[in-house]
Amino acid sequence: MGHSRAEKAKTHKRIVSIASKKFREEGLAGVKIAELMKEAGLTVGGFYKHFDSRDVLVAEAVGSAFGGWKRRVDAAVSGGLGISLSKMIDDYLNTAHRDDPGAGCAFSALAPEIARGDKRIRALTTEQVRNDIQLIAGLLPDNDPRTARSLAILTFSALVGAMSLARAVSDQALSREILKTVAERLKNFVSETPGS
Amino acid sequence: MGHSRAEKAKTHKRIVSIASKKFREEGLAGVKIAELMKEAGLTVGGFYKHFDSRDVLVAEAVGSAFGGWKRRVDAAVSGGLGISLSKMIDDYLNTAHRDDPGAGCAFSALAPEIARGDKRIRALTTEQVRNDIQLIAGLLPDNDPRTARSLAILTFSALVGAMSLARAVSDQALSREILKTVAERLKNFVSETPGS
DNA sequence: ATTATCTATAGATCTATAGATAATGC
DNA sequence: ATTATCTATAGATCTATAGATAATGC
Repeated sequence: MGHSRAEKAKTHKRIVSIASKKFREEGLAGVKIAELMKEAGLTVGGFYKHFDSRDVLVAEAVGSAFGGWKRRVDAAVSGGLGISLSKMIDDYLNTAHRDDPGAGCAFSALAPEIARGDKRIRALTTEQVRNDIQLIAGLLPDNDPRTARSLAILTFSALVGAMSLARAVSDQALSREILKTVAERLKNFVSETPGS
Repeated sequence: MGHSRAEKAKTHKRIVSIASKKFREEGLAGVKIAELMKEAGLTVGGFYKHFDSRDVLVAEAVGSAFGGWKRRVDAAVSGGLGISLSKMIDDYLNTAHRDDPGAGCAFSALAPEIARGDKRIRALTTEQVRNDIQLIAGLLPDNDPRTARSLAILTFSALVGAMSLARAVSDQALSREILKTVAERLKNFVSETPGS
Protein backbone atom coordinates (compact mmCIF):
# COMPACT_ATOMS: atom_id res chain seq x y z
CA MET A 1 0.00 0.00 0.00
CA GLY A 2 0.86 3.63 -0.29
CA HIS A 3 2.19 4.42 -3.73
CA SER A 4 3.45 7.49 -5.53
CA ARG A 5 1.27 9.89 -7.46
CA ALA A 6 2.85 8.82 -10.71
CA GLU A 7 1.81 5.29 -9.91
CA LYS A 8 -1.68 6.42 -9.06
CA ALA A 9 -2.00 7.97 -12.51
CA LYS A 10 -0.87 4.71 -14.06
CA THR A 11 -3.32 2.78 -11.93
CA HIS A 12 -6.10 5.13 -12.97
CA LYS A 13 -5.34 4.54 -16.64
CA ARG A 14 -5.20 0.80 -16.08
CA ILE A 15 -8.61 0.77 -14.43
CA VAL A 16 -10.12 2.82 -17.25
CA SER A 17 -8.53 0.64 -19.89
CA ILE A 18 -9.80 -2.59 -18.35
CA ALA A 19 -13.22 -1.05 -17.77
CA SER A 20 -13.37 0.10 -21.36
CA LYS A 21 -12.74 -3.46 -22.53
CA LYS A 22 -15.13 -5.04 -20.03
CA PHE A 23 -17.96 -2.61 -20.76
CA ARG A 24 -17.78 -3.45 -24.44
CA GLU A 25 -17.75 -7.16 -23.62
CA GLU A 26 -20.36 -7.31 -20.89
CA GLY A 27 -22.37 -4.12 -21.30
CA LEU A 28 -22.43 -0.98 -19.20
CA ALA A 29 -24.73 -2.65 -16.65
CA GLY A 30 -22.87 -5.98 -16.58
CA VAL A 31 -19.56 -4.91 -15.06
CA LYS A 32 -19.16 -5.06 -11.26
CA ILE A 33 -16.70 -2.72 -9.58
CA ALA A 34 -15.18 -5.39 -7.33
CA GLU A 35 -14.58 -7.67 -10.32
CA LEU A 36 -13.08 -4.85 -12.35
CA MET A 37 -10.73 -3.78 -9.54
CA LYS A 38 -9.64 -7.36 -9.03
CA GLU A 39 -8.71 -7.62 -12.70
CA ALA A 40 -6.66 -4.47 -12.24
CA GLY A 41 -4.86 -6.13 -9.31
CA LEU A 42 -6.61 -3.96 -6.73
CA THR A 43 -9.52 -4.13 -4.28
CA VAL A 44 -12.91 -2.42 -4.16
CA GLY A 45 -12.00 0.09 -1.49
CA GLY A 46 -9.61 2.02 -3.68
CA PHE A 47 -12.11 2.65 -6.42
CA TYR A 48 -13.73 5.79 -5.05
CA LYS A 49 -10.44 7.63 -4.67
CA HIS A 50 -10.22 7.34 -8.47
CA PHE A 51 -13.84 8.00 -9.44
CA ASP A 52 -16.63 9.86 -7.64
CA SER A 53 -19.11 7.24 -8.74
CA ARG A 54 -19.61 4.28 -11.05
CA ASP A 55 -21.17 6.59 -13.67
CA VAL A 56 -18.02 8.71 -13.80
CA LEU A 57 -16.04 5.60 -14.69
CA VAL A 58 -18.58 4.63 -17.34
CA ALA A 59 -18.21 8.01 -19.04
CA GLU A 60 -14.41 7.89 -18.87
CA ALA A 61 -14.29 4.32 -20.15
CA VAL A 62 -16.64 4.97 -23.06
CA GLY A 63 -14.55 8.01 -23.95
CA SER A 64 -11.47 5.84 -23.81
CA ALA A 65 -13.06 3.27 -26.13
CA PHE A 66 -13.81 6.03 -28.65
CA GLY A 67 -10.28 7.36 -28.30
CA GLY A 68 -8.79 3.94 -28.96
CA TRP A 69 -10.71 3.50 -32.17
CA LYS A 70 -9.80 7.02 -33.28
CA ARG A 71 -6.10 6.46 -32.61
CA ARG A 72 -6.22 3.22 -34.55
CA VAL A 73 -7.80 4.78 -37.61
CA ASP A 74 -5.63 7.88 -37.41
CA ALA A 75 -2.55 5.68 -37.31
CA ALA A 76 -3.74 3.74 -40.33
CA VAL A 77 -4.57 6.92 -42.23
CA SER A 78 -1.34 8.78 -41.61
CA GLY A 79 0.87 5.73 -41.02
CA GLY A 80 1.31 4.11 -44.40
CA LEU A 81 0.22 5.83 -47.57
CA GLY A 82 -3.18 6.46 -46.04
CA ILE A 83 -5.98 3.97 -45.74
CA SER A 84 -8.57 3.34 -48.38
CA LEU A 85 -12.26 3.13 -47.61
CA SER A 86 -12.13 -0.42 -48.83
CA LYS A 87 -9.48 -1.31 -46.26
CA MET A 88 -11.41 0.43 -43.53
CA ILE A 89 -14.55 -1.53 -44.35
CA ASP A 90 -12.64 -4.82 -44.28
CA ASP A 91 -10.95 -3.81 -41.06
CA TYR A 92 -14.38 -3.35 -39.49
CA LEU A 93 -16.52 -6.10 -40.98
CA ASN A 94 -14.56 -9.24 -40.18
CA THR A 95 -14.94 -12.13 -37.78
CA ALA A 96 -11.97 -11.11 -35.63
CA HIS A 97 -13.70 -7.82 -34.80
CA ARG A 98 -17.01 -9.62 -34.34
CA ASP A 99 -15.49 -12.07 -31.88
CA ASP A 100 -13.55 -9.51 -29.85
CA PRO A 101 -15.97 -6.72 -28.98
CA GLY A 102 -13.77 -5.70 -26.06
CA ALA A 103 -11.17 -4.38 -28.47
CA GLY A 104 -13.61 -3.12 -31.05
CA CYS A 105 -16.04 -0.39 -31.96
CA ALA A 106 -17.98 0.99 -29.01
CA PHE A 107 -21.05 1.76 -31.10
CA SER A 108 -21.78 -1.77 -32.20
CA ALA A 109 -21.09 -3.00 -28.66
CA LEU A 110 -22.95 -0.34 -26.67
CA ALA A 111 -25.26 1.84 -28.78
CA PRO A 112 -28.55 1.02 -27.05
CA GLU A 113 -27.05 1.39 -23.58
CA ILE A 114 -25.48 4.69 -24.60
CA ALA A 115 -28.88 5.84 -25.85
CA ARG A 116 -30.18 5.29 -22.31
CA GLY A 117 -27.10 6.88 -20.77
CA ASP A 118 -26.63 10.27 -19.15
CA LYS A 119 -25.84 13.58 -20.82
CA ARG A 120 -22.10 13.25 -20.56
CA ILE A 121 -21.92 9.95 -22.42
CA ARG A 122 -24.32 11.04 -25.10
CA ALA A 123 -22.36 14.26 -25.62
CA LEU A 124 -19.14 12.27 -26.04
CA THR A 125 -20.96 9.98 -28.42
CA THR A 126 -22.32 12.82 -30.51
CA GLU A 127 -18.83 14.21 -30.95
CA GLN A 128 -17.48 10.80 -31.89
CA VAL A 129 -20.24 10.18 -34.44
CA ARG A 130 -19.47 13.54 -36.03
CA ASN A 131 -15.78 12.67 -36.22
CA ASP A 132 -16.39 9.25 -37.70
CA ILE A 133 -18.74 10.62 -40.35
CA GLN A 134 -16.12 13.15 -41.43
CA LEU A 135 -13.42 10.55 -41.33
CA ILE A 136 -15.35 8.21 -43.61
CA ALA A 137 -16.38 11.08 -45.88
CA GLY A 138 -12.70 11.91 -46.28
CA LEU A 139 -11.96 8.41 -47.48
CA LEU A 140 -14.56 8.54 -50.23
CA PRO A 141 -13.68 9.17 -53.86
CA ASP A 142 -13.99 12.82 -54.75
CA ASN A 143 -17.71 13.35 -54.76
CA ASP A 144 -18.93 16.76 -53.81
CA PRO A 145 -18.88 17.28 -50.02
CA ARG A 146 -22.60 16.85 -49.54
CA THR A 147 -22.70 13.55 -51.39
CA ALA A 148 -19.63 12.39 -49.52
CA ARG A 149 -21.25 13.19 -46.18
CA SER A 150 -24.43 11.45 -47.12
CA LEU A 151 -22.59 8.34 -48.31
CA ALA A 152 -20.48 8.39 -45.17
CA ILE A 153 -23.58 8.36 -42.97
CA LEU A 154 -25.00 5.41 -44.86
CA THR A 155 -21.68 3.57 -44.68
CA PHE A 156 -21.27 4.21 -40.97
CA SER A 157 -24.83 3.05 -40.27
CA ALA A 158 -24.42 -0.10 -42.32
CA LEU A 159 -21.13 -0.95 -40.57
CA VAL A 160 -22.64 -0.60 -37.11
CA GLY A 161 -25.84 -2.40 -38.04
CA ALA A 162 -24.09 -5.28 -39.78
CA MET A 163 -21.78 -5.88 -36.83
CA SER A 164 -24.69 -5.70 -34.38
CA LEU A 165 -26.66 -8.27 -36.36
CA ALA A 166 -23.65 -10.50 -37.06
CA ARG A 167 -23.06 -10.71 -33.31
CA ALA A 168 -26.71 -11.27 -32.40
CA VAL A 169 -27.33 -14.31 -34.62
CA SER A 170 -26.06 -17.72 -33.52
CA ASP A 171 -25.76 -19.25 -36.98
CA GLN A 172 -22.17 -18.76 -38.07
CA ALA A 173 -22.89 -19.02 -41.78
CA LEU A 174 -25.55 -16.33 -41.59
CA SER A 175 -23.28 -14.18 -39.45
CA ARG A 176 -20.45 -14.39 -41.97
CA GLU A 177 -22.86 -13.78 -44.82
CA ILE A 178 -23.97 -10.53 -43.19
CA LEU A 179 -20.40 -9.29 -42.72
CA LYS A 180 -19.27 -10.28 -46.21
CA THR A 181 -22.35 -9.07 -48.04
CA VAL A 182 -22.43 -5.66 -46.42
CA ALA A 183 -18.70 -5.21 -46.99
CA GLU A 184 -19.03 -6.01 -50.69
CA ARG A 185 -22.14 -3.95 -51.20
CA LEU A 186 -20.67 -0.92 -49.47
CA LYS A 187 -17.54 -1.08 -51.57
CA ASN A 188 -19.46 -1.37 -54.84
CA PHE A 189 -22.01 1.15 -53.79
CA VAL A 190 -19.69 3.90 -52.84
CA SER A 191 -17.49 3.62 -55.92
CA GLU A 192 -20.48 3.54 -58.28
CA THR A 193 -22.62 6.29 -56.86
CA PRO A 194 -22.77 9.35 -59.11
CA GLY A 195 -21.88 12.70 -57.58
CA SER A 196 -25.30 13.62 -56.39
CA MET B 1 -56.85 -13.71 -5.32
CA GLY B 2 -57.64 -17.01 -6.86
CA HIS B 3 -58.60 -16.59 -10.52
CA SER B 4 -59.63 -18.85 -13.37
CA ARG B 5 -57.22 -20.52 -15.75
CA ALA B 6 -58.47 -18.38 -18.60
CA GLU B 7 -57.59 -15.35 -16.56
CA LYS B 8 -54.18 -16.75 -15.79
CA ALA B 9 -53.48 -17.06 -19.52
CA LYS B 10 -54.51 -13.45 -19.99
CA THR B 11 -52.33 -12.39 -17.09
CA HIS B 12 -49.40 -14.29 -18.57
CA LYS B 13 -49.80 -12.48 -21.89
CA ARG B 14 -50.08 -9.15 -20.13
CA ILE B 15 -46.85 -9.73 -18.22
CA VAL B 16 -45.02 -10.73 -21.40
CA SER B 17 -46.39 -7.77 -23.31
CA ILE B 18 -45.35 -5.27 -20.65
CA ALA B 19 -41.96 -6.97 -20.28
CA SER B 20 -41.41 -6.84 -24.02
CA LYS B 21 -41.99 -3.11 -23.99
CA LYS B 22 -39.89 -2.48 -20.88
CA PHE B 23 -36.96 -4.57 -22.08
CA ARG B 24 -36.78 -2.55 -25.28
CA GLU B 25 -36.98 0.67 -23.28
CA GLU B 26 -34.65 -0.15 -20.39
CA GLY B 27 -32.55 -3.04 -21.65
CA LEU B 28 -32.64 -6.72 -20.71
CA ALA B 29 -30.65 -6.02 -17.54
CA GLY B 30 -32.56 -2.89 -16.56
CA VAL B 31 -35.98 -4.34 -15.82
CA LYS B 32 -36.77 -5.48 -12.25
CA ILE B 33 -39.36 -8.20 -11.70
CA ALA B 34 -41.14 -6.42 -8.85
CA GLU B 35 -41.48 -3.27 -10.96
CA LEU B 36 -42.72 -5.20 -13.94
CA MET B 37 -45.32 -7.11 -11.92
CA LYS B 38 -46.53 -3.91 -10.34
CA GLU B 39 -47.07 -2.41 -13.79
CA ALA B 40 -49.12 -5.50 -14.60
CA GLY B 41 -51.22 -4.86 -11.49
CA LEU B 42 -49.69 -7.81 -9.63
CA THR B 43 -47.06 -8.52 -6.98
CA VAL B 44 -43.66 -10.24 -7.12
CA GLY B 45 -44.79 -13.49 -5.54
CA GLY B 46 -46.92 -14.53 -8.47
CA PHE B 47 -44.14 -14.23 -11.01
CA TYR B 48 -42.61 -17.68 -10.60
CA LYS B 49 -45.90 -19.49 -11.19
CA HIS B 50 -45.73 -17.96 -14.68
CA PHE B 51 -42.01 -18.32 -15.44
CA ASP B 52 -39.39 -20.70 -14.11
CA SER B 53 -36.84 -17.91 -14.00
CA ARG B 54 -36.19 -14.37 -15.12
CA ASP B 55 -34.33 -15.68 -18.19
CA VAL B 56 -37.42 -17.57 -19.35
CA LEU B 57 -39.36 -14.32 -19.33
CA VAL B 58 -36.57 -12.57 -21.24
CA ALA B 59 -36.72 -15.16 -24.00
CA GLU B 60 -40.50 -15.04 -24.19
CA ALA B 61 -40.57 -11.25 -24.19
CA VAL B 62 -37.92 -10.92 -26.90
CA GLY B 63 -39.84 -13.46 -28.97
CA SER B 64 -42.97 -11.42 -28.42
CA ALA B 65 -41.21 -8.24 -29.57
CA PHE B 66 -40.15 -10.00 -32.77
CA GLY B 67 -43.68 -11.32 -33.24
CA GLY B 68 -45.16 -7.86 -32.85
CA TRP B 69 -42.94 -6.39 -35.53
CA LYS B 70 -43.69 -9.28 -37.85
CA ARG B 71 -47.44 -8.94 -37.39
CA ARG B 72 -47.17 -5.25 -38.11
CA VAL B 73 -45.28 -5.70 -41.36
CA ASP B 74 -47.40 -8.67 -42.43
CA ALA B 75 -50.51 -6.59 -41.89
CA ALA B 76 -49.05 -3.76 -43.95
CA VAL B 77 -47.99 -6.13 -46.73
CA SER B 78 -51.25 -8.03 -47.08
CA GLY B 79 -53.55 -5.34 -45.70
CA GLY B 80 -53.66 -2.67 -48.37
CA LEU B 81 -52.25 -3.25 -51.84
CA GLY B 82 -48.98 -4.39 -50.29
CA ILE B 83 -46.27 -2.20 -48.87
CA SER B 84 -43.44 -0.76 -50.88
CA LEU B 85 -39.84 -0.89 -49.73
CA SER B 86 -39.91 2.88 -49.69
CA LYS B 87 -42.83 2.88 -47.27
CA MET B 88 -41.15 0.30 -45.10
CA ILE B 89 -37.98 2.39 -44.88
CA ASP B 90 -39.95 5.48 -43.91
CA ASP B 91 -41.93 3.46 -41.40
CA TYR B 92 -38.66 2.45 -39.74
CA LEU B 93 -36.44 5.51 -40.01
CA ASN B 94 -38.52 8.22 -38.40
CA THR B 95 -38.43 10.16 -35.15
CA ALA B 96 -41.58 8.52 -33.77
CA HIS B 97 -39.89 5.11 -33.92
CA ARG B 98 -36.68 6.60 -32.55
CA ASP B 99 -38.48 8.11 -29.57
CA ASP B 100 -40.56 5.03 -28.74
CA PRO B 101 -38.19 2.07 -28.60
CA GLY B 102 -40.66 0.17 -26.43
CA ALA B 103 -42.99 -0.22 -29.39
CA GLY B 104 -40.25 -0.56 -31.99
CA CYS B 105 -37.71 -2.88 -33.53
CA ALA B 106 -36.06 -5.20 -31.02
CA PHE B 107 -32.77 -5.27 -32.93
CA SER B 108 -32.01 -1.59 -32.71
CA ALA B 109 -33.08 -1.62 -29.04
CA LEU B 110 -31.37 -4.80 -27.88
CA ALA B 111 -28.83 -6.20 -30.37
CA PRO B 112 -25.73 -6.07 -28.12
CA GLU B 113 -27.57 -7.56 -25.15
CA ILE B 114 -28.98 -10.29 -27.37
CA ALA B 115 -25.45 -11.03 -28.59
CA ARG B 116 -24.52 -11.72 -24.95
CA GLY B 117 -27.72 -13.69 -24.36
CA ASP B 118 -28.27 -17.41 -24.02
CA LYS B 119 -28.83 -19.96 -26.78
CA ARG B 120 -32.59 -19.69 -26.79
CA ILE B 121 -32.66 -15.94 -27.44
CA ARG B 122 -29.97 -16.11 -30.09
CA ALA B 123 -31.82 -18.93 -31.86
CA LEU B 124 -35.01 -16.86 -31.90
CA THR B 125 -33.00 -13.93 -33.17
CA THR B 126 -31.38 -15.93 -35.95
CA GLU B 127 -34.78 -17.03 -37.18
CA GLN B 128 -36.10 -13.49 -37.05
CA VAL B 129 -33.11 -12.08 -38.95
CA ARG B 130 -33.66 -14.70 -41.65
CA ASN B 131 -37.33 -13.76 -41.91
CA ASP B 132 -36.62 -10.05 -42.06
CA ILE B 133 -34.00 -10.48 -44.78
CA GLN B 134 -36.46 -12.47 -46.89
CA LEU B 135 -39.21 -10.00 -46.21
CA ILE B 136 -37.08 -7.07 -47.37
CA ALA B 137 -35.78 -9.01 -50.35
CA GLY B 138 -39.39 -9.62 -51.37
CA LEU B 139 -40.06 -5.90 -51.39
CA LEU B 140 -37.18 -5.14 -53.74
CA PRO B 141 -37.71 -4.50 -57.44
CA ASP B 142 -37.26 -7.64 -59.49
CA ASN B 143 -33.56 -8.19 -59.31
CA ASP B 144 -32.34 -11.75 -59.44
CA PRO B 145 -32.78 -13.49 -56.08
CA ARG B 146 -29.12 -13.31 -55.08
CA THR B 147 -28.90 -9.60 -55.70
CA ALA B 148 -32.16 -9.08 -53.88
CA ARG B 149 -30.89 -10.99 -50.86
CA SER B 150 -27.64 -9.09 -50.83
CA LEU B 151 -29.41 -5.73 -51.08
CA ALA B 152 -31.82 -6.80 -48.38
CA ILE B 153 -28.97 -7.56 -46.00
CA LEU B 154 -27.42 -4.17 -46.63
CA THR B 155 -30.76 -2.44 -46.19
CA PHE B 156 -31.53 -4.28 -42.96
CA SER B 157 -28.08 -3.49 -41.57
CA ALA B 158 -28.34 0.17 -42.48
CA LEU B 159 -31.80 0.44 -40.88
CA VAL B 160 -30.64 -1.07 -37.60
CA GLY B 161 -27.38 0.89 -37.55
CA ALA B 162 -29.00 4.21 -38.40
CA MET B 163 -31.62 3.81 -35.67
CA SER B 164 -28.95 2.78 -33.14
CA LEU B 165 -26.85 5.85 -33.93
CA ALA B 166 -29.81 8.22 -34.14
CA ARG B 167 -30.78 7.18 -30.61
CA ALA B 168 -27.26 7.34 -29.22
CA VAL B 169 -26.47 10.93 -30.19
CA SER B 170 -27.89 13.80 -28.16
CA ASP B 171 -27.85 16.39 -30.92
CA GLN B 172 -31.33 16.36 -32.47
CA ALA B 173 -30.24 17.84 -35.79
CA LEU B 174 -27.57 15.19 -36.24
CA SER B 175 -30.00 12.49 -35.17
CA ARG B 176 -32.56 13.58 -37.75
CA GLU B 177 -29.87 13.92 -40.39
CA ILE B 178 -28.88 10.30 -39.85
CA LEU B 179 -32.45 9.04 -40.19
CA LYS B 180 -33.24 11.16 -43.21
CA THR B 181 -29.99 10.57 -45.04
CA VAL B 182 -30.00 6.81 -44.65
CA ALA B 183 -33.65 6.65 -45.70
CA GLU B 184 -32.97 8.64 -48.86
CA ARG B 185 -29.78 6.82 -49.74
CA LEU B 186 -31.34 3.41 -49.28
CA LYS B 187 -34.25 4.32 -51.50
CA ASN B 188 -32.01 5.64 -54.28
CA PHE B 189 -29.55 2.87 -53.89
CA VAL B 190 -31.93 0.00 -54.13
CA SER B 191 -33.82 1.35 -57.13
CA GLU B 192 -30.63 2.18 -59.03
CA THR B 193 -28.60 -0.94 -58.42
CA PRO B 194 -28.20 -3.04 -61.54
CA GLY B 195 -29.23 -6.67 -61.36
CA SER B 196 -25.89 -8.05 -60.23
C1' DA C 1 1.40 15.16 7.14
C1' DT C 2 -0.56 13.39 3.31
C1' DT C 3 -2.40 9.84 0.50
C1' DA C 4 -2.98 5.39 -2.21
C1' DT C 5 -4.65 1.24 -1.17
C1' DC C 6 -6.64 -2.33 1.89
C1' DT C 7 -10.10 -4.73 4.98
C1' DA C 8 -14.59 -4.75 6.58
C1' DT C 9 -19.19 -3.57 6.38
C1' DA C 10 -23.53 -0.71 6.15
C1' DG C 11 -27.39 -0.03 3.32
C1' DA C 12 -29.88 -0.80 -0.69
C1' DT C 13 -31.62 -3.86 -4.01
C1' DC C 14 -32.94 -7.90 -6.51
C1' DT C 15 -34.12 -12.88 -7.45
C1' DA C 16 -36.34 -16.57 -5.76
C1' DT C 17 -38.97 -19.17 -2.26
C1' DA C 18 -42.19 -20.33 1.69
C1' DG C 19 -46.46 -20.18 3.47
C1' DA C 20 -51.09 -17.89 3.68
C1' DT C 21 -55.41 -16.55 1.33
C1' DA C 22 -59.28 -16.71 -1.56
C1' DA C 23 -60.93 -18.02 -5.56
C1' DT C 24 -61.96 -21.95 -9.24
C1' DG C 25 -63.37 -26.50 -10.76
C1' DC C 26 -64.10 -31.38 -10.19
C1' DA D 1 -58.77 -30.33 -3.83
C1' DT D 2 -56.43 -27.42 -6.63
C1' DT D 3 -54.37 -23.19 -7.89
C1' DA D 4 -53.60 -18.08 -8.87
C1' DT D 5 -52.11 -14.54 -6.34
C1' DC D 6 -50.51 -12.24 -2.10
C1' DT D 7 -47.43 -11.07 1.95
C1' DA D 8 -43.12 -11.65 3.90
C1' DT D 9 -38.50 -12.79 3.79
C1' DA D 10 -34.10 -15.48 3.05
C1' DG D 11 -29.98 -15.23 0.57
C1' DA D 12 -27.10 -13.21 -2.68
C1' DT D 13 -25.10 -9.26 -4.61
C1' DC D 14 -23.62 -4.63 -5.47
C1' DT D 15 -22.44 0.37 -4.57
C1' DA D 16 -20.43 3.23 -1.53
C1' DT D 17 -18.23 4.46 2.90
C1' DA D 18 -15.44 4.19 7.31
C1' DG D 19 -11.36 3.38 9.37
C1' DA D 20 -6.73 1.08 9.28
C1' DT D 21 -2.18 0.53 7.04
C1' DA D 22 1.96 1.55 4.78
C1' DA D 23 3.99 4.08 1.65
C1' DT D 24 5.31 9.02 -0.42
C1' DG D 25 6.78 13.80 -0.15
C1' DC D 26 7.41 18.15 2.05
